[in-house]
Amino acid sequence: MTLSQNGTYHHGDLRAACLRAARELLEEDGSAALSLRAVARRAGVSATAPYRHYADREALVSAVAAEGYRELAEHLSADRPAPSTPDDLAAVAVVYVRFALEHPALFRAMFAEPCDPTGEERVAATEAISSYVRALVRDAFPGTEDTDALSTTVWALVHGLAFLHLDGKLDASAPEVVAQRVRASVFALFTAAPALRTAVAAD
Amino acid sequence: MTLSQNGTYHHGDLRAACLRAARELLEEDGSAALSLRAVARRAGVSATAPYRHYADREALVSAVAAEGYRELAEHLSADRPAPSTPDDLAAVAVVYVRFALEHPALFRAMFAEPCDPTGEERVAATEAISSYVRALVRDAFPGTEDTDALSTTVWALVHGLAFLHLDGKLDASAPEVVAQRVRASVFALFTAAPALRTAVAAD
DNA sequence: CTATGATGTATGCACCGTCCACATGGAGGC
DNA sequence: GCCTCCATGTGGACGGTGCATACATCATAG
Repeated sequence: MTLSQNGTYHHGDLRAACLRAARELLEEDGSAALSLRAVARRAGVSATAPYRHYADREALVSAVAAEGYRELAEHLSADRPAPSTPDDLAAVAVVYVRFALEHPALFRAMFAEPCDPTGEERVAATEAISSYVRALVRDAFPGTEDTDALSTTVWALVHGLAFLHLDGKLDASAPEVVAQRVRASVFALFTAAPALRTAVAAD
Repeated sequence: MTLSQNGTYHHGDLRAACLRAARELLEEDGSAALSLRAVARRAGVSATAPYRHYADREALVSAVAAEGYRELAEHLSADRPAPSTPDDLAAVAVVYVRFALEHPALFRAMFAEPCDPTGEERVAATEAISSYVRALVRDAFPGTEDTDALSTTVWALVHGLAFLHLDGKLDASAPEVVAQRVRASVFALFTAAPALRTAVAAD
């Protein structure tokens, strides 16, 4: 009967300790290192103790992902509290991609897992990001008729940039190069082939 | 000494058999089901036999991913052999996203794995897609000065749309709804907030 | 016809997720 | 103040996994 870290049989706040340990393992050695047993070891607790707080491994990963969503949302809004210009939009996009590159395993856990939509904690956190983007787009594009569609476009663009960098499809060795590319891509939303506008408008 | 599937000690073409089995497992039960042992079982061979052809699990997954890249490239170019208009671009985008939704686990294996850039098979396959997009953008946007930057933007947008649908961030229950949203997003590249163009141009 | 190297087998180890029976001890009713 | 209940943690077991190692088979080159 090994005693828990703090010398008592009961840990005190194992739920939070697991979350923290999981997060650390993820950041240190990637998602492969994120095992329930490793989490338990790091929390100084028996292998099966975490099951009192998380139904299974996926539940724990999901909790970590939800935390990641919250942090991402914070980063975004912290950088530009009241974004309303195209430059703000580009800056927020840069923050989004940088977050992905600075927390690759966490970002993958947030998006690249099979992840059923039943995790209400995750759904709420996602909604926060989604609505932030929508508000940003509304302010930056006052004349747009379909804000939702454009928000989707913007989110997808930035999200895609994040993943392509993360997967090495785009060079991500120098942060400033990445930032510049992200800004250029966002601005390309407005400068792309003026000739085409008429072709589309005629549709 | 169990005999291999075809009754002989040596399998004949275990390399290809492993690839096929891996692909099947991936499509049937997702990436969690893709274990080397399961692959070996399906190929009717001992658990360690695949190691003669693949250094480790990751090497096998990487081979499957490379196959996925080739198939995706085929799908794209098969749908529009000589794409050159905005409509072609939108159609290709729809094919890209549909491929992701019809082969979710494969698509994830292609992009969502840690994946070092050292797999030359993968690099080549990626390059094929990348250059296809570049050519498409060049033809569809004859007046563009920086084709590479715009290609990046287009790929990122479409790729992001694929992932957001895959992760349930965008409703993907009805294929036609998805297709419509993808088309709208691509077209949004040209119709977004004309007023902003001047603001950016002044930069 | 034989030796050799490519291919497949058998075995074992460490680790994993998860189920189960059981131990502990803090909090609330008597 | 004591005692009981139950949330929380322990320990052991089972079947699965990736992978290293030693050995078996057999097609083919000399």
